[in-house]
This record gives sequence, C-alpha cells and structure tokens, in this order.
Amino acid sequence: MFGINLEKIDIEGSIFSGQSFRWERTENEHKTCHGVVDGKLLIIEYGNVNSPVLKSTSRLIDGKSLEEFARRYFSLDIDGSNAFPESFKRTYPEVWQLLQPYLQVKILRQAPFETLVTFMCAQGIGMNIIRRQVKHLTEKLGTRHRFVLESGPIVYHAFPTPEALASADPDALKLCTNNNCIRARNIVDAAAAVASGRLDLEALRDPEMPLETARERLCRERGIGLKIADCVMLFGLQRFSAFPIDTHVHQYLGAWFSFGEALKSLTGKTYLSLQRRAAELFDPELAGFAGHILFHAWRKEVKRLQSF
DNA sequence: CTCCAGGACACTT
DNA sequence: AAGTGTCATGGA
Repeated sequence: MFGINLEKIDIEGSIFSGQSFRWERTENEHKTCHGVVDGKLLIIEYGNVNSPVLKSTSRLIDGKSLEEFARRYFSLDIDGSNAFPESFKRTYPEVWQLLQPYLQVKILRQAPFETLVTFMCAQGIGMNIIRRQVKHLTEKLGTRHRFVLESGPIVYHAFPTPEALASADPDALKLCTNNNCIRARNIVDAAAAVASGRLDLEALRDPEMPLETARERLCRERGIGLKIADCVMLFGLQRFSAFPIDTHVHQYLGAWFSFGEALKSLTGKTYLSLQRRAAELFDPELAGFAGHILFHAWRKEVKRLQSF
C-alpha cells in the first residue's frame, strides 16, 4: 500500500470499458475502483479525497512497481492543460473557463485488443448497454480470477483473449452484443484477425507509422469505421493526437466552435473535414487528449448526462 | 409516444 | 455526392 495523489485524476472521466478497471460506488459515498490487469488485482479507494489509497494484491506488475505501473496506466505523465495553447484560451475564453474542472481527466493507456472490441460494442447505443455487453463478454469468455481481501473474496474476469473471442460461437456471442448479429460476427472476425497475426495491433503503436496509415489498417476490418479506429488509436495505442468524433464531439464542435460542417450529418467527408479543423485548435500532439476533456465537459455541463 | 444513445454499412435519389 | 434506412435496446 502506498499513497498516490488521486486528486490529480478525474477517475470518473476515463473509465469506459469498465473491465480493465471497474468503478463501483458503495453506500456512503465511498468510491472504489478495482479491476484485473495482467492477472493482478488493482484496487483504488478514495472515500476521502485527502487520503486516497492505491493497493494491489501484488507488489509487482510487469516487473514494474505498482506506482510505476499506475503512473503510466493513468497517464499521470501527461498534463491535459498542455493540450490547449494560448490562442485557444484567448479565442474561446468562456469554453476555457468551463473546462477548468475537467483538465484533470486522464486517458487510460488501455490494452489495444480490449479497446478494439469494447468500442466495436459501442455503435449507436447508450453507455449502459455498452457496459452490459462488455460485462457479458468478460464473464462468458474471460479468465476468472478470485481474490481474497479483508472484506471477503472477490471474483473478477479478465478481458477475453483474441483466441477466446475468435473461437466463440457468433450465435452465443449475440448475448454480448445486444442481440446484434452483424456486430457479433464482426467482433469474431476482428478477433480472428488479431489472433492469427493478420492484424498486428502492436505494430500500429510504432510512432514512425503515420496516424493515417494506422487508421487505414484498422478500417480494413468490417465494423471498424473512422471513429472506432480513432478511438482505438487514442485509448489503446497511446496515439494522443488521434481525435475521434462521435455524436457528442460532433455537437460541441458546432455549439462551441461554430463549425459549419457540424450542422450536417456525420458522413466520412464531414468527419475528416471537422477533424482537420479541430486539430488546428489544439496542440497537435495532444489533440485527442483535448477532445476527451471537451467530451466530458460537454456531456456533464451541457447535456447533463450522468456518464458513469 | 418519440427521440437519442461514444456508428457502420447498404441502399436510394 | 448526399441523404435515408437498418440494426437493437433502454432510458429520458
């Protein structure tokens, strides 16, 4: 057990798949996050924000200390406010003001395959259903882990391996994809591509490879369009310059920055056009980080959505 | 009841 | 080239 300053992390802001890490709210406003990473259980508690605690069943993960691991996993090395240049603050002072509570939002450096599959589950449906799908996926096909804590045993399921998903029966997988047969088949196919080595996700991390090239490779798979490919690059491949445009980004680009294209439906052409203009607003290296911060500010401050 | 949710794709004008 | 329908379900 050691101390790590979780005030610097907007924990609610980053968790999506809820499986590498899962957030749970217990009775008395005491929040706990725990999840399986590489077969090890990580727990973060912050009932009192002044004394948050990160602990694990194992001192070492991947040969690194837990603190080292967490620092990287939570992107503590990235300062999101650096994504916003002075020109942005001058031009959009009211937006900049609104963003202040969200500058600590961190993007998790999640596992590429998990990121790929979870975002394939997230097409045109709400967060609750997405979560449910991922939960079913892990419980049906993921390795089961049992940990004994002071409070009693906890059971967790790791995210399924590409092999496990590739050999899954698409009909059975329907339960994990909101009964959507097309999506189930696409996920099995993508998993097979990764398992066979035909789709080498690790290779797409290479900074030498242009963003465009990596995206093009991802989009070759059925069920992966521009948005999902950009999400995989941003959340799973640590490509912080990738700028995914979903329905919410589409909306705030129109409302906050008066992008005319935002009035039109989000076709491929509109998507690319919006993306080019958005990239000019931020530090190119951290455009995706900026987008994610804006995303949460938009959802909570404007749409009043209870995200997590 | 209608509308929209962290979309992608086929199909029609 | 640009718009519309389909897939699916739940919550507001």
